[in-house]
Amino acid sequence: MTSAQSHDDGPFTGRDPGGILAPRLRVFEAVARTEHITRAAEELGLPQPTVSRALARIQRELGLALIERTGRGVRLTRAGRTLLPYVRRALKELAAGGAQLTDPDTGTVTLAFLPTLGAEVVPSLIRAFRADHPQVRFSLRQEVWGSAVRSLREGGVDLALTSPVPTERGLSVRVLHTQPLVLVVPAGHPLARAEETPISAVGTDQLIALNRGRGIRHLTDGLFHRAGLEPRIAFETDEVGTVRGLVAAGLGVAVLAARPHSPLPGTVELRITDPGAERSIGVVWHPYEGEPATVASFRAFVLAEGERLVAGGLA
Amino acid sequence: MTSAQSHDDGPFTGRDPGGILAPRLRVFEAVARTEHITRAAEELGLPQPTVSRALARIQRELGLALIERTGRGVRLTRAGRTLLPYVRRALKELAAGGAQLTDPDTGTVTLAFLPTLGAEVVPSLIRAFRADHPQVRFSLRQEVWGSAVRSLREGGVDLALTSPVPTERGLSVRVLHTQPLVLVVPAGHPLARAEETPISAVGTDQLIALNRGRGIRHLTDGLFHRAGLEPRIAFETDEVGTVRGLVAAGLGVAVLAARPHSPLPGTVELRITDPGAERSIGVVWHPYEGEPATVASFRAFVLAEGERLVAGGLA
DNA sequence: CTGAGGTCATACAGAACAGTATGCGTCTGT
DNA sequence: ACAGACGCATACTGTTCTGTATGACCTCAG
Repeated sequence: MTSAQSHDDGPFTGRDPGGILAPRLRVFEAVARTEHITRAAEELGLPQPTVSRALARIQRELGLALIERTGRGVRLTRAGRTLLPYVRRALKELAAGGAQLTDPDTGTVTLAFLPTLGAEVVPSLIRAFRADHPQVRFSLRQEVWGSAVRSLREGGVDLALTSPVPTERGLSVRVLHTQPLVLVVPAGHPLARAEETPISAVGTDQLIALNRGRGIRHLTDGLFHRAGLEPRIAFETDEVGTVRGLVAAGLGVAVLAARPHSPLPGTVELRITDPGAERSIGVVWHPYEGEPATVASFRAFVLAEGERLVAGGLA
Repeated sequence: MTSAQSHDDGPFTGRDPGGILAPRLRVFEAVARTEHITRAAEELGLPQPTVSRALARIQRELGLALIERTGRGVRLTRAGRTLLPYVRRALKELAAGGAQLTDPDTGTVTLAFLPTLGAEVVPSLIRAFRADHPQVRFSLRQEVWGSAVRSLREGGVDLALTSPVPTERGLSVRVLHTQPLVLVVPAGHPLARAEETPISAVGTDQLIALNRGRGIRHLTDGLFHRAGLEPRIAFETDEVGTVRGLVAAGLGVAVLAARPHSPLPGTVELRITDPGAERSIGVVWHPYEGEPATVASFRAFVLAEGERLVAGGLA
């Protein structure tokens, strides 16, 4: 690995991170390795006096002699020899950290996604992406709507597949798929023969809802609010399966996205006719200057392929 | 651990090595940890604008945004959050390296010593020293005279217990013990009844010698040379025990240091009367500015206690 | 032993950086 | 809603550092 690099400053991100984050370490390492100030300077792309002085400064500040002159060359002192492996390991860490950020093939992508998407959509996305980028690692976090948005804002995740797509300013979004919201009623319910219904038809039925923080709950609350209704919530739970079970048991009705393939036996799903009674699933990210290459690469892939995969996975 | 430190420059060695070797890393770490530029600056003992600009510079050079403004504070971006653990590990390495050099209790001392001293003297020295400094680690190298001196010059070892003490300029020495050289002859040898002898008495006897590079061989060669004689070397070996065995077997005579306690059965030892027929065992080191505290501490101990221990161990 | 070549350190001019003061945007309490 | 406080960024001046040229010292060959 020749690390000779000229010191141009373009806005490209591929430069040596150790040299930027810790220039003194790199100087010391080069001198220690070559035991030759002039050669080290050439390798670093710096004039020889700069290296000479930089080293003198380090030693003065540390109060330790790391190299010493020997004839017409230099040699590491014992102290320098002792320090060298630590410096090497430190530079190695920085190089690894830099690779995470700049190398589109070795980074890690942290992805938050809806519980619903964990079974099929996310595995398909990742499998397809890794076919081209096998070194990229993923940190996957199944998170509900509220916490996914918070994680995005706080920098906890790179990308979120969530629903509904948040409207906060500062977050970029792209809708990949839209599902109609349905009213889930037990088989014997008065509305069970209809195909669609306004939310107002719920009347005095008890509502079985997901806990706050879930996207569907957020949408449900908005739906009732816009209709001027106050939902009468009998149960709150975290599991969509539980909700359907409670509805089947005749304990109330629920607002959900249509169940893939068909409704749970013992339940009927009616499309809700109110405007905006839909659930948009989208990808959300927090845009900023100079984002890791890996993240940009994966996001581009999601934007290109996600629509198809999400629609297929939720069919 | 409060790391607030003023930026005085004294010649003392106890300063934070991470901050000296990699100031940018420390700035980034402090800002990342506090997510607050002003507080990070206070902690680092720097003015706030300095930290602000240093960070801006790092980001510009990396081409990556590591922090971003959020309201009236700052927050790490994903890239910053990704980089942080690497930077932390790098700083940890540097701190460990610095501790090796500046903390008299955690360093490592590399000690070269004569094979003769490995059985008793070196273990006693180290046991006694570690009673007061239990954290200090030792790297022990059994080396003969020639290579010990070379290691010292090249920075391979901190300290050498060797013999004879070298006279090279650039190396500091202190004699700890002096043993007379003896001529070892087989029991039936014409000289076996004498107590002492000049080296010239060897006459035409074959000599059994240690290999070149051994201190005793160096002394033996010198002894013959000063007497104007050419040694007639029949065997060369690396083991003092082998030399004595060959002498006992009547295959020649040898110049050695007196055997502890008593001569090997079947051999007789006669003190050599030539001037300078002695072997000085001493401690040797390569002095330089700003040596690791641990090394200085151990050497001081050796200088204080070594004379007694070496004399005792070779009695 | 002397001269030529090689290597690191120092001198001086110019660029980059640090320190002080201040501006601009944001949050909080009344 | 508005005043005050808070917090990061920028402007200006003095110091430090970088880069070019040169000096001092060592090594090696003849």
